[in-house]
Amino acid sequence: MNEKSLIPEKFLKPYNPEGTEDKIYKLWEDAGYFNPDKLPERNKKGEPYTIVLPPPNVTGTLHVGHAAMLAIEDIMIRYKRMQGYRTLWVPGTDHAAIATQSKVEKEIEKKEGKRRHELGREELLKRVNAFAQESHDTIVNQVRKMGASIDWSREAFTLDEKRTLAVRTAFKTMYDLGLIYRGSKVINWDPKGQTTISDDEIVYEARKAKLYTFRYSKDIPISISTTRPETKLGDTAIAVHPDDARYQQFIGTEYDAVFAGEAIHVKVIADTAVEPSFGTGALGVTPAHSAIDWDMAQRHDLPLKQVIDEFARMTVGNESIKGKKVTEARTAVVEWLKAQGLLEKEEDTDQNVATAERTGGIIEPLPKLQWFVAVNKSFTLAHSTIPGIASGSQTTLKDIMLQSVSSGAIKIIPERFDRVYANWIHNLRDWCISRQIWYGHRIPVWYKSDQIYTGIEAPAGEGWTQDEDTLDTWFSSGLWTFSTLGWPDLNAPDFKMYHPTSVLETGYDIIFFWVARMILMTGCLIGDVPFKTVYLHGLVRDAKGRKMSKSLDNNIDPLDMIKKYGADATRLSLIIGTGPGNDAKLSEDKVKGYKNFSNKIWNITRFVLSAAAGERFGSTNVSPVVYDSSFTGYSAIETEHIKKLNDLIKEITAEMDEYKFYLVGEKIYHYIWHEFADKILEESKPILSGLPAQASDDMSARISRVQFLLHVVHTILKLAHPFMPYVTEEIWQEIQAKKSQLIVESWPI
RNA sequence: GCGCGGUUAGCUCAGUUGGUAGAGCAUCCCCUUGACGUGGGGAGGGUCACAGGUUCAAGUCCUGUAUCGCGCACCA
Repeated sequence: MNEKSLIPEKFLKPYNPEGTEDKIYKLWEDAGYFNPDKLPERNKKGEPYTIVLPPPNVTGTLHVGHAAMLAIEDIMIRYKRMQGYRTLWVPGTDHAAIATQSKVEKEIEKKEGKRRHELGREELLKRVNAFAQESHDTIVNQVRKMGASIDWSREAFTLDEKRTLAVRTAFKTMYDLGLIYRGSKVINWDPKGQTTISDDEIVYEARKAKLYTFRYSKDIPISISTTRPETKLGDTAIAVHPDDARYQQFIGTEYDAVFAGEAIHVKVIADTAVEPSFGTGALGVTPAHSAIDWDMAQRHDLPLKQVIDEFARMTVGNESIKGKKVTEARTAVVEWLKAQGLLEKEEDTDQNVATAERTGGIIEPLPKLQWFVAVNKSFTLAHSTIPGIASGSQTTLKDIMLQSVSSGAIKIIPERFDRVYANWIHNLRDWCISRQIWYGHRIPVWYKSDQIYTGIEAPAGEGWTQDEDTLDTWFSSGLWTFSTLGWPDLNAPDFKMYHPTSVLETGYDIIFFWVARMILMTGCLIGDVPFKTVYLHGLVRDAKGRKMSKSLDNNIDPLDMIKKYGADATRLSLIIGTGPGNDAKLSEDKVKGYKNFSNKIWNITRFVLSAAAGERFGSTNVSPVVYDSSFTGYSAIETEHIKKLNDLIKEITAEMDEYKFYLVGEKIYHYIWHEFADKILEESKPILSGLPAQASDDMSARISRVQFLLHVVHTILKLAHPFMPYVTEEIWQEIQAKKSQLIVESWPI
């Protein structure tokens, strides 16, 4: 290369992502191509193709899993955009109620030593909102850095004004259908977070525990076993299996005793839920502190007796028990049993302790008045396009959830998650949606003496007070595919054009939390499915296959990777070698490898441009060759190469349609490096320089070769663009003399 | 307890409807002063977890086993 080179100077140095990416992103944004309303005519006339971004929680920063999600969705969107679809990708963030509030609370407690009730609702919300705003800004910046071609003009937040209207409308509609109800039952109470949580927000931890076998008193002839003796102060029955010969004679008998300072009255009942082979085959029934026992109490009309409060402290018992934490009370009850000579056995056992996902608090089942979504209740679905559920027919939310997938209206990738999904629904119980926290959508219900009002706005008149509780964050994210598109206005242009969405791309770990809830909400409120395809990605783990975590200090920050190796390399490293539904391993070396690849494309371009500029034509003085897409004078071998490339295009187009991005990425890599660079460019050198092996003056052979190389470069830039948008666009801008943008070029066929 | 997934080269993983085992990285050897400090060529390395079965033919289909991981339920 010399100073008279005709090729752009930037190609004389290695590809520099840092100096390129922001500039290119701005180029796309200024052209407006992220917004479907500003796409070229070809796209505007095309079929809509919609993805809503799974809104990241405003709890801090994005991790490498988010980066993988963004890479996959951007590949889908860019591919479809190039194919001429009217593509819309909607960005947004999730307020993540408990997660966000508990994070801010922890910080305040650490820094100022204050608890939320000392601050009050208003002040706490002020702090949480400030934190959420900060997180939001960080997240938006990260999404942009990844190269996401997402429509910022349609950005949404699960707690903004429009989404609030959607949430209230949904609540009111479901309330009127009888699907949302207020009821008293045993729920999962998190004493640490001071709120209820749903069944899905529980994480079970395997621990060792003691199983105690004892009698309530010497006068009661039946022994029972439990790992939680302190709850036995609240027992109101002893349950045995109806066929258990050992206990037949006692069924129906009632006993009184004073147990650890508390007078109890128990009745012996027969219930098939009892497993005769466990322990003594007799079970102490504690309706107030066990969901299973509560169900049993309903069947046998047993009284409810609460002995533990919201702070997991005993409310009854002798002086060494009352007022104590449950763990201390447990020891005290065991001591008492020993002293009374009632303890018969003490064995080690494995136990799964229920803990709250967000706070780590040990769940205490408590009876409480809460709001629920009834999943088994029959109702009339006025309008339905879900196959198998007719408009105006009777159905249940469970049916809607099952039918949407089993009918094939929603396709889950990989398919095996169909069964996981169905299995979960079969076990589903009513969804507890009220939370005793402050950050979130306040329940749109108002009370005045014994009147209840549900609506979008507060009722007219004096003296109404709104329900203190907020909604489960998944209630609002369940509406995400349509609350972002203008619903509840059924005539909103976006709603009409883009719903149902095309693909939901998300992690398999939130299939229950989110995917199932979206299907429930959409079926119930719109009578349709929220999306046609669900693409589930796996977890991104470290090079050794471990989960990334703070304690292991093995987190890979996507922003670091982008800074060091570029967004394109980061994206490829998260795509290649990772199939849907499978966990992926990531190491810095992998990212580095793909940075080399970005540079390889850069250098290929440099080589081809120097050839086109005539710089490789030996001493012959020729004018530069300009790419002519209608050129036909290819040699036999060039025609053969083009045929092979066209075969590759067919192959990878089919694989793109099957969501096999990991395969396509690898094939593009392989073709560019090991076919085009290693074979074709090497083979071109003697032709271009007119070495003795070639007819030394065959200018037409040289020109045809340059045309051929330019053709391949144009094609591979298009193919690689969805995967590596920055470097491909940067090169495109040079070789096309800034006449067009690759982002809206046609996908080759 | 019910269910799902993995087990293929040193490592990470592909392997489409059954038809002679593949890629990247790593290792070793050689080459390379004009596209590429990130280059090229080549080599070694696999009883496809194990045992049966179906088939002309099995990494691929069937049955079972082992092992690792995951989900759900139970958890008195």
